[in-house]
Amino acid sequence: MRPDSRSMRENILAAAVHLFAAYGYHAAPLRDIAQIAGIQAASIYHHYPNKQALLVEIMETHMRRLNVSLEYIVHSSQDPLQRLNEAIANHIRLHTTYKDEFFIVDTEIRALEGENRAYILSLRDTYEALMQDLLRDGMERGVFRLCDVKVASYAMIAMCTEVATWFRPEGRLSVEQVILMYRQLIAEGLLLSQAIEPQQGEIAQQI
Amino acid sequence: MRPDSRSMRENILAAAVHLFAAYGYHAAPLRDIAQIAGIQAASIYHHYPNKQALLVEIMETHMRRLNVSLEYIVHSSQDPLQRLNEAIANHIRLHTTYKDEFFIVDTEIRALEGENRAYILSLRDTYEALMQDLLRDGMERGVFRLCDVKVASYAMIAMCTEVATWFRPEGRLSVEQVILMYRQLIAEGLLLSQAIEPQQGEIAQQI
DNA sequence: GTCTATATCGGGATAGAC
DNA sequence: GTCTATCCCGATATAGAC
Repeated sequence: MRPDSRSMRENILAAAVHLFAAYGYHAAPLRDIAQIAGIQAASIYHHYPNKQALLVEIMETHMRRLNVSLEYIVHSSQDPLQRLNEAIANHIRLHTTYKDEFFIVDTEIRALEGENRAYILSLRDTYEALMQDLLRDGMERGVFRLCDVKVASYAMIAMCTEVATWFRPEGRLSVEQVILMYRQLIAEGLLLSQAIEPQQGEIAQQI
Repeated sequence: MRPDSRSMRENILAAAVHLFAAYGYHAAPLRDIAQIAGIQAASIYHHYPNKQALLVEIMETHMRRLNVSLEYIVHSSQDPLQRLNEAIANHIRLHTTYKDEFFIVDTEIRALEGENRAYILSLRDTYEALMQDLLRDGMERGVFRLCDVKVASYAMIAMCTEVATWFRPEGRLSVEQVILMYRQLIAEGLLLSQAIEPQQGEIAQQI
């Protein structure tokens, strides 16, 4: 999408995304955002009431995007492992596609003023709850190991989110390769199964 | 440690840690830091050359702490799994003990000016390299599954680091409980292995 | 819808007394 | 080593013309 094929409102938001991600919300001057969008700082106020509104719109849009996609995945499959794999892929795809946007979501919660913070946090809570339902269901159906659902969801979300901080589209690995690696790490862990194999003796004894 | 049992220099740094973590580096006024430390803003300049120096000292101190402790662990054990477990425990213990400090390290890299950024990033690179050596060694010795060392280290570090954002000392789980959970997640993953599925009794023991 | 001009404020940093 | 007073700048936001 070329700059002039978007509305000025979208241009401004895109510039804000770029600068908030690069310098942080407080360190990104409205003048610089305006410059990238090709207008004067004062003109921003025709499209947005204030700087904070830019931040809220970025966060809201992308947290909703995340929630909608995860809801779809949960509804479109019944198999716990398939759901998990789709959830991982979806999380990583969105976080690499909207790298800057999710980096802002991840690092600028503190910059949200008043009610905005509670609102965005509620969207994040919704996402975590969906993921926790997915994990709990898989445990109850004997597909996942029994473990603390909250902790497992935090760990999984954290590692997948962080991909956005190091992933480069021109880099050594494609998004799909990264997804496969994370699926395996999350499902099977680091340990070579042989290393757990000594336990098979115990199994044989039990059986 | 009571405030008046520390030097003013330490008081100022502690106040900076508190406010940088709560509001972010740019949003934390030097005047507020001074107020918590019990002096006037101008007096800070007797102890530190500028605001940036506070940030650099916080980050440097704690990245060095992390590196020194991981180096010790790597040297004090030869067993890959034991090394991994110690590294996980060390990372989580430091990140929960110095919660605010590591939260700052994790979110304010962008606020570092000039050479400071490269310097702190080099300390972080050292830590990642140590962790990657640990993982690579474990793979070569057939204890860990063969997988991308960099990706595995990023994933592991990210999930352990993020504990600092949700952990509460008065919360439901103790640090040592969290460490056990993360060790298991990292080593074995979420999936209940079919091979060890019959071990219902043993799984119940682990919880 | 965008501009120029400007109000207003808060922040980091400095000067110099004590 | 800490204070008061102040400089100076950059930032958000507003007013009003075009």
